[in-house]
Amino acid sequence: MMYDYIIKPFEKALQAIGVEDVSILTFDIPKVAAHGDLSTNIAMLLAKKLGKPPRTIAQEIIEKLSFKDGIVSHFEIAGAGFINVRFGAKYYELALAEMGEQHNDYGRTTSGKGLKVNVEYVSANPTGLLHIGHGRNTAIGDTVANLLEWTGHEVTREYYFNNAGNQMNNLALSIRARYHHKAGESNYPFPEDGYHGTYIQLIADELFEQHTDSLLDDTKETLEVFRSAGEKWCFAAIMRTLDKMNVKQDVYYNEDSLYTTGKVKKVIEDLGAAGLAYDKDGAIWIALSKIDEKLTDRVIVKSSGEPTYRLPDIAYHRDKIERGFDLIVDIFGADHIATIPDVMAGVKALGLDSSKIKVLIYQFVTLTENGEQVKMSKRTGKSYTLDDLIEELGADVVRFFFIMRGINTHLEFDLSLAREQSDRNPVFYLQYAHARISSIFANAAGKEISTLGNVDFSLLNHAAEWQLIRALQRFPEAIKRASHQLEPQMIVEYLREVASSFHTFYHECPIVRAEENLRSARFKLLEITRIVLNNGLKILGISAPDKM
RNA sequence: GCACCCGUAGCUCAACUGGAUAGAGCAUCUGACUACGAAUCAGAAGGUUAGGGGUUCGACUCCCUUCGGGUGUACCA
Repeated sequence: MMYDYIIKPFEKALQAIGVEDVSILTFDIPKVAAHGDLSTNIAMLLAKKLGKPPRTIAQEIIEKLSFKDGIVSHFEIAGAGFINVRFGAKYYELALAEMGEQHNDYGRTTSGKGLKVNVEYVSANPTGLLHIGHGRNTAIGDTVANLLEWTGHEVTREYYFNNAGNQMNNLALSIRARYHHKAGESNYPFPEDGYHGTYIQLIADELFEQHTDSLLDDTKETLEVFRSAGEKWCFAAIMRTLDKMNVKQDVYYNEDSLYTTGKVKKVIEDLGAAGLAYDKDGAIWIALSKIDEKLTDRVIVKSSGEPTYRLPDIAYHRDKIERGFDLIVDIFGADHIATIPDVMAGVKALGLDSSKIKVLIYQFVTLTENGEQVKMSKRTGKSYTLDDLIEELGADVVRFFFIMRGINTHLEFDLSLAREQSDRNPVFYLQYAHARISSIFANAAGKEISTLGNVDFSLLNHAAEWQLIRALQRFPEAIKRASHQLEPQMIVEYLREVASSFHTFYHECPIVRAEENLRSARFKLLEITRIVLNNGLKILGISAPDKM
C-alpha cells in the first residue's frame, strides 16, 4: 500500500535524476504534525555524493515526483532539505479499506518468511517457584516470540532446564531435612545452603503422607526419592504459573541430554582437534584468548572431571544452530552478563556463525510499595513469588508491567500503582479503549441502530478521525520495528498512541448519533480500531475485555 | 581494578536507532458528564537530556573523559 503509492514514486524520481541505488531511501514519521505524515532525508544523504546542496537536490527530486490523484495532498521542502509529504483523502480511504479486509490478520507481515527462530525463555531449574525476575524473563520472551510470529517467522518456544547437579542435590537435602522434622526429629540439621521456602515443607509433608516414616534412612535411594519428588512438584508448580501467564512453550530441553547423546563430549573433542582446548593442572581449558584477545582462558572441565557451565552452554548453542535455526534468541538476566562472551567465543571456535545468536539482557526488577523497596530474599523464603503477584494483580497487569519498560533499564515494579484499578494504572487505559468500543456497538445494537451500511470513507475528514487513521495505519510498521529491535516495549508505546487517538476521536465525534452515512463510516473506523487494539494486546499476551 | 547496563520535567518513563520545536502518565493548577462508559477528554505549568570535550549539514542517540547508581568479574549455575 504505502510502497506502491508513496515510495515507488520517490524511487522513480530518484532514478530520473540519475540515482541508481535507491535502497538508501527511508522515511520517518515526523514528531511535529506540521511537518506532515512522512518525511525523508534523502536529499541530505545525497548531498556529498552529488556535490550539491541538499535543498537543490530536494528541488530536483520534487520536480520529478508525481502521485496518483488524491494520494498526496501536499509535499514540500523544509528545513535543511527534508522532503515532507502529507497524505490525501484518497490515501486514507484506501488504507482503511485494506485494514478492514485484513481484519484479524491486520498487522501481520511476511518479512520473516522462511526464517526459523528459536526463542529460549523462562528456563528456570526445578528447584523452586518462579520469582519476580522469572516473570520479567517470561513476559519478554513470550512477547518477543509473538512479535516474531507476527512478522512471519517460524518460531519455536523453548525452555532449557537442568535437573541434575548441585542445586538439585541441595533441593533433595532440604526436603529430606523437612521430612525428618515432620517425623518428629526436630534436631535434624538443615543444610547450610538449603532452600528455605515454605514449599519445601509442603513437599516433605506430601511425602510423609505417602510414605509415612519409611524414608528416614539416609541412603542414596531415599535421597533420590526426595530429589525426584522435588523436581516433579516444582515443575508442576512452574507450569501452573506459566499457564496463568498465558504461556505455552513447544520444547523442553533437558541439559542432561547433552551428555547422554555425547554432544558435550564432542565439543571437547572438536575444540581439542582445533587446538583450542588444552590440559593444565588436571583440568581442561578452553583457549578463549586465541579466539578473542580480550578474553581469558577458562576451565571447561574441572580437575574433578565435572564440566563447568560453559561447556554444556556451548554444546547447547551448537545444537540449536545445527537444528537449523536462522535466529536464536536467549533471554537472560543481568547476572549472566559475564558468561555470554565466553559462550559466543566457544561457538565461534567450533566454526559456527555466532552472529545468529542474539542475547537479550534484561536488568533487574525492584518491587516498590508506597515509595519503599520491598525486600526480596531467597534465603528466608519470604520473597514475593510470581504466583503471589498474579494472585494479587491478575495476569494482565503483571505481564503489562513487565514489558512496559525497555529491556535494558531497571524496572521499578510499583505494587501500589499496579494494585490500583484506576486511571493511574496504564494497563487499564488500553483495555478501557477496547471495552468502550465494544460498549458503543452494544449500545447501537440495543437501540437497533445499524452499524453497517454503505461505507464511504471520504466522509471522514475531521482532524481527530485523520489522526486516528494515521495511527492505525502505522500498526504493521510498529510491529516490524519492534520485532526487528526485539523490543516489546515499543508495542506498548504504539498502542498507547492508538488508544489516545481513539479517546480523542470519541469525544470529538458522535458515532451512534451521527447522520446515517457518516455513522456507517465511523462504525467501520471503530471496528478497525478495535481490531488493532485486539491484535496488539494479543501480541502482548493481554486480554482485550468487552466490559471492565 | 576491569567488563556490561543506566543517568532525560518534582516522580515513573518515551523519543521510530543520527533528524526539524526532546514527548507521555502521575503529582500541581484550569475547564468538560440529565451525552455513545469521566477508568475519559481539552488546557496551563514544568528541561542547559548528570558535567566537559569531540565527530557533521544535524547529537538524548556515535566517540573520548569526569562524576554518580546498578550488575558481574570462580575448577558456583
